Amino acid sequence: MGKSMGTVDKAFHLLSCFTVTEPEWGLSDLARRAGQDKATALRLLNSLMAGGFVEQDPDARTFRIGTAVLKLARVREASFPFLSLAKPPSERLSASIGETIHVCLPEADALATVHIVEPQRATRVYVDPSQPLPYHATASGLAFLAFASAEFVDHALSSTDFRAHTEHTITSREVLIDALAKIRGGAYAVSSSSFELETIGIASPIFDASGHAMGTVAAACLASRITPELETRIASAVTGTAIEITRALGAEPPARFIQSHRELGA
Amino acid sequence: MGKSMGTVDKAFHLLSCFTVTEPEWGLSDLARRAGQDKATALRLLNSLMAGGFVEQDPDARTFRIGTAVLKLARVREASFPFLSLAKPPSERLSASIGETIHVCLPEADALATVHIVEPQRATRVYVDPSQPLPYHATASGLAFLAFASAEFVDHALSSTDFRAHTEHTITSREVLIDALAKIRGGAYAVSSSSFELETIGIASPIFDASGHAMGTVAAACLASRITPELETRIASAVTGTAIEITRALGAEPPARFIQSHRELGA
DNA sequence: TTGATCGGTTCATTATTGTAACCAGTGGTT
DNA sequence: AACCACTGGTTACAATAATGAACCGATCAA
Repeated sequence: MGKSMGTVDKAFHLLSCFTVTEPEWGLSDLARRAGQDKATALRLLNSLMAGGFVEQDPDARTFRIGTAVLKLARVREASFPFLSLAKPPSERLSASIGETIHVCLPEADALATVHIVEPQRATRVYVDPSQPLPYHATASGLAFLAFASAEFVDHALSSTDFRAHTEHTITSREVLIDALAKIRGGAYAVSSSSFELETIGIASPIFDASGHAMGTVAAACLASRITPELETRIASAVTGTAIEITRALGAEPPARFIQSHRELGA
Repeated sequence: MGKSMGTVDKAFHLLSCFTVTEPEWGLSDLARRAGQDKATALRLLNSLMAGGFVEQDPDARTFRIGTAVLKLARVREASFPFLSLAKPPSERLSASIGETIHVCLPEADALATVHIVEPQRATRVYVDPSQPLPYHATASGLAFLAFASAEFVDHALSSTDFRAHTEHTITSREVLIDALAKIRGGAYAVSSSSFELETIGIASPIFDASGHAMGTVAAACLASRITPELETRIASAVTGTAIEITRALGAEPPARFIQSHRELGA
């Protein structure tokens, strides 16, 4: 990590090493991965264990995320319930534009879909709730990265594989960074058949109180239906819903974001 | 806090101040509550905010739990899914003894019911999933405290109100501490109409990898049905299920606990 | 005006931390 | 057996980062 960081930050850096794909670490492995000394890592882990944020397997001596996070997550959900706040606006959005809406939260190297609303309509896109959405290949991923913290983007970019899910997928870091800059100038991301053929995603970030993306709301549309005018109409509705959810969470989107949303409606 | 603690521990102490009943704190209030200097608390909060563990309301300048805990909780649930691991044993338990089973996790000053299984039986106890179970008045609460960490017990005892929910509720700290010691000598707690009249709770702790209680599993029985022999049979089944869930979570109950369970079966 | 809050900053003092070397144990090779 | 390359964990001391009383500017009440 080069620069000096506070010890608390280091502890969180350790925590961030535990992911869905690598939930358990031995001491040496973890210290190497986090770029920390074994002694340092162990001291931090002992504090984390005392707080219940990590546990140690009694036999294998491996470390894993502890139960304290469950408690805190319940406190957070009890006071600022993300899902129950995000659902009503998503349903209104789906009813208003007649397309499938999905809400996502970030995992280590992909987005996880946590809510889906399907419209009352014969033809509609099916979103698989169990499939992780890669950052480089989906509208949600692009919208999230465009408004995520610089550190998060660095980490996501360095751990993404740029796999081509279709012939339209962005497969190079440079192209992706350009795309993110463009998205940042507006308020939403579009992906035309870059993940599934015949589908167009239109996504916008939900912000936390620090002004960074903490999730996304997106419409998954049949490509055959989309015209430039319709895209703008949907984008306006999606960004409006993103603003609505962000405010319901007690946060406020950046002023530039609001401005871009207004220009869509005009 | 008197003695010196590591800075990471202080950061977690701050986090633990955020509860369901008090989810938002101003800087000065929080520093006072945590027994820390304002400057210290602010620096810790800044680190916590950088990690996403707390957020600050842009207007009110109050702090609250951030979204990072949701991410970690999802990692934990993806690798060691508590509910999906606890459900099957609970269902078997309910079927085997024919009583309502409920599984609880700790909140700040009460237990939260996170799963309920009702038996196929005309007469059974109804457990309200939204009602917090006070530590001093329920079998689950007693079982949890008896096997919780000393710090947790201290905190819980100092913040409990010892309210008498019925005429059988334990209402003094001394009696409670005695009861906990007795429970610790065995493997389960019984509460006879100490929370709801006509119901008897029989509860046992689920352990985390550090050997402390991280949750409970309990049977809520109609008092009129219970005999000493039946109580022992149910207690044996409940403690067995607690051991089963603990092991499914990748942890191991203390040897004394296992021994006490065996003696029940004999 | 005074005084008592609040959120946030400063800086000399002090305690924690990083570093590297060292244990003791384990499993595989020769 | 002897050796090697690991592992998890510990220790000493120099280097560094945390600490907290005092301080600032705002705000609010009397």
